[in-house]
Amino acid sequence: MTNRDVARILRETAQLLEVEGAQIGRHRSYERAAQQIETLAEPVAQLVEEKRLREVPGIGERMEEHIGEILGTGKFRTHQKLLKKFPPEILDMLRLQGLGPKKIALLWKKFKVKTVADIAKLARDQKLRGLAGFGEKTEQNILKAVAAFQQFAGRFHQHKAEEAAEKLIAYIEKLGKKVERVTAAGSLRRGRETIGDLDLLVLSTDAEAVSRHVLAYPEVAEKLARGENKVSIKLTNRMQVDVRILEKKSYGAALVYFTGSKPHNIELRRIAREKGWTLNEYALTTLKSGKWVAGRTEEEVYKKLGLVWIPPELRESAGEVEAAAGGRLPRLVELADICGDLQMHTTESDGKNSIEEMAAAARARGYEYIAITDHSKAVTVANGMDEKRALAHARRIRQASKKLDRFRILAGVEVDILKDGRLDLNDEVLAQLDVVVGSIHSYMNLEPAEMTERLLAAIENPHLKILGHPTGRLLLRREPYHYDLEKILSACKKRGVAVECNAFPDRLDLRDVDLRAARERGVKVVISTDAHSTTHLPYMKYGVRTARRAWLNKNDVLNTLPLDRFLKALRPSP
DNA sequence: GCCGTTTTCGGCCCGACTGTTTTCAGTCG
Repeated sequence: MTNRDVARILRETAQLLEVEGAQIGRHRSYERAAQQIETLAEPVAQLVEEKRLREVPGIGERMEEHIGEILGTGKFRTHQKLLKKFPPEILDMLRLQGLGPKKIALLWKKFKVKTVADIAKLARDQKLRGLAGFGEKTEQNILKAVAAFQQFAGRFHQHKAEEAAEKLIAYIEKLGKKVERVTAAGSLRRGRETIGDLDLLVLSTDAEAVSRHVLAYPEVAEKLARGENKVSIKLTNRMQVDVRILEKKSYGAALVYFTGSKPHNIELRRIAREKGWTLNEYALTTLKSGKWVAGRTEEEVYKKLGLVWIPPELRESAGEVEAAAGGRLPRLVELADICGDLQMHTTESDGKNSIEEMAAAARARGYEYIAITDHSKAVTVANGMDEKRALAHARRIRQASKKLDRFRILAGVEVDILKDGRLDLNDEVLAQLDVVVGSIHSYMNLEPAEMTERLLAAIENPHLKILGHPTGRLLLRREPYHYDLEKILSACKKRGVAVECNAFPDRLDLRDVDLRAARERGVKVVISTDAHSTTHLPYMKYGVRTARRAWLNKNDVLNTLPLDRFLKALRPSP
């Protein structure tokens, strides 16, 4: 059981308790425990073993028992009991924007709603408006929320998909010598922001043994299909996985085929046709006699087609085939190019670790510098800083920095962009900071024209250096803000403001296509994790992947520069 | 269910927004 698994059970328990109307605050204990465990730097099982679990704030005697039960049995009785009391889809219903535990509980009591679809039907039939706290507008909002839910249903955040894939790959590799190689293909390999289902390719001579082994995987909820060299399963987390077992001779062709994207493959097949060949998942062969041409490795397949190997992130039929033919593929930025991380939080606002802890963790990743950017006062829920605290915090950051050799902690802030575009801290304070990231956290539903003006006004503030998570979207949850991105990018270019490629896997903001547009306009980019804990620093890889999907090379990303050059490349202070 | 005392039980992040009400409950972050 990973920390995330334990946290998920505790979090679901918290949500169900809230719907049940349990004693006020009890659910918060579960929520807090879930949060803590999710961000632990070491396996919770290890803490249990070393009897250190109780040292974690928010975990007391009972919670320790509960966690022990989850780790020991994989289950939690309170959780199971609650799931029996309420339909399992109640957790989905809670994800509908605008519906919380109270309203869900009322709907359950009154109408015995079992599914999201039930709720949608009641709203459509205008059956809800008589209910206490419900009106016409509520019904409309519910219908909107249901539409958003359905649009996102069945997709997973990239890090969740990657975690599931790595776990299953490790399990398959346990078969030993029978398995030569296991690779995740599909949209996960391309680094798409959300993943529908997993495609795993297994190089093995014993397909029978592999598929039997896969079906015995403890997390299989359902067998969907089983053929000679393919087995499809649904995992307990509702993710679908297709495992394909292949021979050496086909591995490269299969990797190309199953990595996709579909339009990319179509382009490749067209080229093969022009050359008198045909390309499928087994090989590149001649059309006439079916003679084998290539297929062992991806490089071999691409080469025969007159192309250099194309990085998976680019395989979206967005000009990459043409570029590969002309030898004009970019040299994409890599994780190893990153020298620093420019947005992160500490216990001063809503982060989990201290300045020193964040710095130590960043250093261990091989960085040269970071910026500590805690929230400003408008974000009250995150304990944002006012002017006085921001300055005191900056002093502490600089003191901490002085104690470190060959590593710099930059004093920064994630300052709120207020409704009218003003920044949430005064200029005198902002002028004293090294890195000012400006972000929106309120009034997210302004009319596009007003939102555009707001952002333009923020960019005009000479202290703003980086525009943080520029569109505010939350993947699978919230749509981006509506505004004129073109205008904002032009203004950023004009004023030397960098746009953020926020690497947090729920955000990935700017998204790939917009980031590419930014690059084409010559706008500077930084890739930052927005870490709220040392455990979030590794999310950098998702940001880099997104940047690669945007065709960014090292020179396009400011935080690939060593410290002195990075500081010079940022918007100059007035 | 946790925590910190007021040491044995009361409070639990809290302010803003929305849509419902007609003074506020529920939701969100």
